[in-house]
Amino acid sequence: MALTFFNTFTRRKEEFKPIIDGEVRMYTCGPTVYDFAHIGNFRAYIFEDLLRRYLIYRGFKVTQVMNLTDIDDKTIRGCNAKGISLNDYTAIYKKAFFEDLDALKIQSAEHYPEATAHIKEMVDMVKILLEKGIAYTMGSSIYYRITEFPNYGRLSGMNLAELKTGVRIDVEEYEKETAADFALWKGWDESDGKVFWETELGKGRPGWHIECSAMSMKYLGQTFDIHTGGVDNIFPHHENEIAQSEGATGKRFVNYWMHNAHLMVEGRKMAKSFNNFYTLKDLLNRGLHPLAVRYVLLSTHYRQQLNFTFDGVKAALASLQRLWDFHTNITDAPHGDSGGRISSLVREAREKFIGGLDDDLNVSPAFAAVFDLVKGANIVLSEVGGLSPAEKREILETWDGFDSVLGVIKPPEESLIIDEEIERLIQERIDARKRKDYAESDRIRDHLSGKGIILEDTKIGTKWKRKVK
RNA sequence: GGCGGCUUAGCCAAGUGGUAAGGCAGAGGUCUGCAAAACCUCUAUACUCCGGUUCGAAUCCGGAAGCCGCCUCCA
Repeated sequence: MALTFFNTFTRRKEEFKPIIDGEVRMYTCGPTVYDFAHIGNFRAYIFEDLLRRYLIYRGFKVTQVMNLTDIDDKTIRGCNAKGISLNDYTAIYKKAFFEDLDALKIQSAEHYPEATAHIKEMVDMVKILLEKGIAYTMGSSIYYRITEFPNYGRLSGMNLAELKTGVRIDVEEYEKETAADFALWKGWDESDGKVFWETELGKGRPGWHIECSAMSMKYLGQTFDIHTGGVDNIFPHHENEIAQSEGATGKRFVNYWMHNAHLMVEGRKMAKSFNNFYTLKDLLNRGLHPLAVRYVLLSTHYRQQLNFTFDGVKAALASLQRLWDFHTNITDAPHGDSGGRISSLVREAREKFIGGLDDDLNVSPAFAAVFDLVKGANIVLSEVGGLSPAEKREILETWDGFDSVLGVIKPPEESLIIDEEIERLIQERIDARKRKDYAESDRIRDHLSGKGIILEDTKIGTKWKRKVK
């Protein structure tokens, strides 16, 4: 089967064909840095990470752009409320954002453009839209005239005439030609405080949508392969991006639009008023393992609404422990030979893994393939008693490949480090067991357990692992 | 009001016409000094409900209920 993605634009699964053979250029919606990102945001970033990693696994050269929205109503409000500069204000959240990406093992994109560093590109684009008569000036602001873009509403399936008007009436509404016209450039007013740019368009700041059009085209070209984001962005944000970009260039903007569903927390939509609103740090402060959080966010198909629960994270950690144990058990397996059984297991697992993910990133069959390999190889191991070096390599290389996509199935490195004191105690216990002094050996085992070290007496000797919370 | 999505075991979650993947939890067993890990066995006559199409439906069609989302700056 060929690699297939569900394209929001056509509302169906389509075979993925990049513009340039073997290369993918994609724009993935990033954070607005006005606050710490919450787990709903991270669901989107994890989905984008899975997409990126799988494309690489499939041999594509990926150029990914993730924007940092550091100029909008909320960042302006935030910095003015604190009485600090916009840059000082957003710097806090940019830094936190990258720390969180690290914790969740989200791979870095090639570019993280900041809106404030691309004012010129946005101004240039607005000028083109003005020249073409697609944009118009009203007061000190500039708006996009959507009646000039016949395809407006195509992505979201919105019919302009049917839009419920007056749902959220903006104060500036009255000065637009049509209620659905949106701002490309916002003239300065007092509420903006010190935040403004003096440009050919006047004193003010860009509208929200224009940054994504300007920055994506700067780094990826006028037409690129994939654009992603949360479902809430379909309308109006992505709809407006299409209108701006295609209005300016006259060319198709994006070939494949992909959107992730939202998540709920403990069965309810996540909202501050429900007291179920969590940043990643909130979760880590509760002692949750970051990789268990990653597993939970990763293991439900991206277009399926996900119900995030603390029980789910707990279950996820148990699953991960099994996968991590498998990795070390294979690494440490004694010598033996299955006579070809491993090769067929590995081949079947790979086929199932790829078959699942090729189908619009369906991770469930992919994880099933991983667990099938665990089960199958464990059976071989218990029946044959060992693996040949070639078999070990086969499994571990396949595992590395799977992990390059999933990013959770290898034991975290910090869990493989041990200090001398612990090492000494483990040796003392081994000696005690040799003397059949089980009272002493159990005492040491309990003591180590209290320190978070779990011991296992196996055929090839005593093994230890770090207890994960 | 308009548009869209979801409902599968205690929990999570695949499966979109041929008789229910996978994970977690639970019960019993093998192994072990005891454990742990691993393995074995068991755990949905059944997929929200009611109709219909079909030789055959969790899967298609119609209806109902519940939950969720978008409808101008929220992933």
